[in-house]
Amino acid sequence: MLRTHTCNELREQNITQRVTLCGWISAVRDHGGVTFIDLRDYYGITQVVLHGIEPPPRESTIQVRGEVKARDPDAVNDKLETGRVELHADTLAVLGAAKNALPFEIADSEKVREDIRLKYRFLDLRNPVMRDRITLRSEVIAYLRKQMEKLEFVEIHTPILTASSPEGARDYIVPSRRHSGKFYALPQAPQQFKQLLMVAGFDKYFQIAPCFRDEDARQDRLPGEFYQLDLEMAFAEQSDVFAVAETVLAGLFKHFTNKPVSEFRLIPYADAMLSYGTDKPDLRNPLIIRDLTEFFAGTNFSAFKGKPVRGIAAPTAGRSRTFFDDMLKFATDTVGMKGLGYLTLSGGELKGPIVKFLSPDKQAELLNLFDLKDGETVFFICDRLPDCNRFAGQIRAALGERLDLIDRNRYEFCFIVDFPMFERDEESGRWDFTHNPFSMPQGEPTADVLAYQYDIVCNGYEITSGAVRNHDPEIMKKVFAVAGYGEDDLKLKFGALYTAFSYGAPPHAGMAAGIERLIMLIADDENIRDVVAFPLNGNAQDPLTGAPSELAEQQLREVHIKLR
RNA sequence: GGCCCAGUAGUUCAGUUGGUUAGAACGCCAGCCUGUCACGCUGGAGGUCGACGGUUCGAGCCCGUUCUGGGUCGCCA
Repeated sequence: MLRTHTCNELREQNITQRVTLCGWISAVRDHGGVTFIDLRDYYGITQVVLHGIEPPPRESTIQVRGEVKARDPDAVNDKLETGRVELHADTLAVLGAAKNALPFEIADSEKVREDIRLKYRFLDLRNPVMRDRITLRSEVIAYLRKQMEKLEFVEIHTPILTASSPEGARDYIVPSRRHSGKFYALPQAPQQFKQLLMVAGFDKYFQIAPCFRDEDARQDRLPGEFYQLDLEMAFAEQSDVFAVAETVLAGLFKHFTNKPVSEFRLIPYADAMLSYGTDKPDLRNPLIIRDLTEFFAGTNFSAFKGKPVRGIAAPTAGRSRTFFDDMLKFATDTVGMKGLGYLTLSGGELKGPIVKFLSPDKQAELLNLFDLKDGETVFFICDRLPDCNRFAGQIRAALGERLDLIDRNRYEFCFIVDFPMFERDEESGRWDFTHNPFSMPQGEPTADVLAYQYDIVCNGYEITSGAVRNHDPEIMKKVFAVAGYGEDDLKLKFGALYTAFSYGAPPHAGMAAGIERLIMLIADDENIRDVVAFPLNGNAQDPLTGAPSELAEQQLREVHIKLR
């Protein structure tokens, strides 16, 4: 037996016992005649006392044997759960020696450049903060699985080696050895398979599903691969999915955090784009964008007249000139706006460069429109659509941030509903699917029809995406026709689904929630890679294993690939 | 792929207007210390200032190219 206890197990009742501990040397305090070691394992830390024994370098693994003794009352360490006792070791065996210079300090690993952390991820993960995040991930997944099972969902694994899907993200592809010139693709999502399971008669499906997308990373988007809580329900409509989502997600956040969890508000996509300038609003930010297009249509201000205009009222009392200069710089440099106008109500009077373009009547109308208080400023955003909304959204977010209006101690959820089915591609002028071609349109398929398609947003992060699916081959044909595809295209691209739907498909609906984003929100962490044990870096490489790597000539020949 | 920011010791960073031998903290090495808990004290080692080229009497600092990292837009059904 290598150890009798873990490093977070010894308490006062173990005093006088002879025990054996194993662990990593976290810290060494050498006082000449006596040496203290913080011995760390997955569970915690125990202080080991050595007399006349020289310990190996820090972060070596050792085994120590000796007697558990009480600490003097004035030597108790309340920071440790084992802090009332210590192990007086008479033997020490080195199990795994460590080099005496580490690439970085374990306790400070979070501040180290991510490349170096990832190259030595096995050291990074020794940091208890990182260990706890990975453990939290395990607990979150276990919780989700338990809740889904409680709601009578059945977990079904779908293929990893599948066919390339023509829509959506870039696929990761796998060459076939048996079939020269042909390729598998890794799934971007189990989308088609879960719909086929509905046709097959399964009623409530779920899966903690790996998804693969060959797209560039973001602060909240993992490169390469990520996991989703994927679910689908037969004979269900939007409200049925929402009921499950709210039960499971609200329950999740309430179970793992102490922060208040909001109701799940319903916000139509069009309203979100106007009021928040984004389809993933952070509702902790109290600022609301207002449409001032009509207001300025009634003025002689030629810069704004006849163009889309948005306004945001924000409390700026006590802010210096620098604040406004910085906002203008942010608007022009970072956001890419042409300018940022603003008017401040001070001493009952509107002040600012553009005030001269507004008649007394219009000034009163503006005050009334915003119910403007003294010390508040209205910021004006004017550009062509859809940029105008996006810009206003970025200004709203920046104002919330810089004016410290965001309460970070709560979770604000909402459903964004009624996404448009199609959007016009600026360059080609063609109508294409906004989100995915499988969603059910809310009526006769025309270019401007809405879809039964929805996202769940929490604190500005899109955490789930879903839809009522289109299970009717006739409606599918019409939908694809709007995007310029014929029945042949439909059969070619989604043959399996199209065929399946002509053998008795149930109406069905579902969604998928990004596991890492959920954990990131629960852990209150801004870096999504922190909640993955071995993530790829921002350039989709693994500095630890060297992936992606070159192949031997023989391997390439077997899969019929010749490199240029 | 576009744009913005950064690259100085093992790590995190400072470095004034271009001017002598490039600094700090942590880590590392040596010595001292029997009650510390991120122990302390004394001393020491450690740098092609990402790379290449240019301007200059002189470059960590200015210019150009390039590489690497971060952010952002494109992209992400």
